[in-house]
Amino acid sequence: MSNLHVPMTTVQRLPSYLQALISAQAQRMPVINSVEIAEMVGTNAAQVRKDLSYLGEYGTRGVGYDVDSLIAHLARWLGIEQHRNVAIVGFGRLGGALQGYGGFGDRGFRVVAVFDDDPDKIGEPYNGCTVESIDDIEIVLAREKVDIAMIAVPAMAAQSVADSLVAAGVKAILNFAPVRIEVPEGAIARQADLAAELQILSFHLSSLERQT
Amino acid sequence: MSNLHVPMTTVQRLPSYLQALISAQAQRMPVINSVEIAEMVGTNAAQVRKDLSYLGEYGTRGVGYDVDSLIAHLARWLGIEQHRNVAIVGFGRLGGALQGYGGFGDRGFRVVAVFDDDPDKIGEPYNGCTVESIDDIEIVLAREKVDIAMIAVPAMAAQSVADSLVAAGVKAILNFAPVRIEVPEGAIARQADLAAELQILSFHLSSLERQT
DNA sequence: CTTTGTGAACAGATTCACAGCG
DNA sequence: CGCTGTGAATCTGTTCACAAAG
Repeated sequence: MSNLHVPMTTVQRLPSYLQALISAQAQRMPVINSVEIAEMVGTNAAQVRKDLSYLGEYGTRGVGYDVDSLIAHLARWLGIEQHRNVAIVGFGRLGGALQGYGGFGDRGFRVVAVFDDDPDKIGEPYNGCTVESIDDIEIVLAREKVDIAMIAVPAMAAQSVADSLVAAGVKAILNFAPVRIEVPEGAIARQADLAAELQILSFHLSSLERQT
Repeated sequence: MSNLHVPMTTVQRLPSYLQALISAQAQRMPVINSVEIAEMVGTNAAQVRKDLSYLGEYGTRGVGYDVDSLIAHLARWLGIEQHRNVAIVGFGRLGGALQGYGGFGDRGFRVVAVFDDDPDKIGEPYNGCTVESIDDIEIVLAREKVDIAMIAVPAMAAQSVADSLVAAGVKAILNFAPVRIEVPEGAIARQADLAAELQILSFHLSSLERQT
């Protein structure tokens, strides 16, 4: 019963459900049930059913979920029925890797613009898109109809880049710099701090070491 | 009151507290209080105090927290008093970027080994470490005293790489491949699926678009 | 007879509000 | 007094268990 309130925790699990369904589709399964989905993503069936029920009634009682149709519904909820255009700001090691990373294309995203402030890099064509000057950000973002940006610049520059992006109308930002960036109401930013992920793992290692 | 049970949600916030404290230290603040920390990381003071209280009584009532000593305590809980050695499996675009990424060194980690299965890459020295054959994983991990590994191989290969890592004694894995990997009891794996992060942002964009 | 969808029970995390301590 | 540390209250998310539906 699509009561216009999907919990954040549910949203975070939707991509994994979509992955599971695509894998089921690849195995030519026409129908899948909540137990099978749960196994594939490492949860329990009740969680899967509750999560999906926030989006609507997409299953058939006694049968399960039609794989193709559930994929379509999830893709629609995730806003990737059509590809979304993403931009990368910062063409250093990480930005370059993100640009070259093949894993976005078949997950609903297309990298259409890359920015840097280093004159040596600007104008260089890589993998079908040219590195643009960060000064042209407003024009290029509008021209390329970018709706998501990834920030891969040093921590010091991240907030000011975020401000430019928001000013240029970008409403969603994935920030790889290890600082919290502020965005105004109406825009969303997510933090992707790789070193923090390692620290969390390290905490668990320490726990293991401690209990000996 | 260090009652041997730190909630997962708290653990996930510890890296951001540490970052905030380091930034306070850089500004020569000798003492900081929960309100200031909360502002820096974007939470509220009660949350900060509760989180820190799971680790111990590190503050002084009426005063706040001594920056240097709290940094030391957090670093200890996060297991990064001494650097931890990490390995990267998969020297493609992403693996290469992780290897070259400068952001790990001052967060407590040292990349000491890189593996790939492509004979053309093996033996090449990059940035002070040589690409090793994935067949030598057990020997090299032991020699380099690796305790955390990052998986940056194609989805298909991720689980088998994880199995080798665990067999070689690695207890913590950060997996960048877009599949859930299984590790036995006693080891920990975290998922770092970049496309999933974009999908979560895209969901929010769709919500915004929907309510118009 | 099977599996969904969902209220109700439960568990866990956040926030409140104040006692306790420097 | 000021700020921490923490029980108690609240809120949010998860799990249970079953009625509803094919």
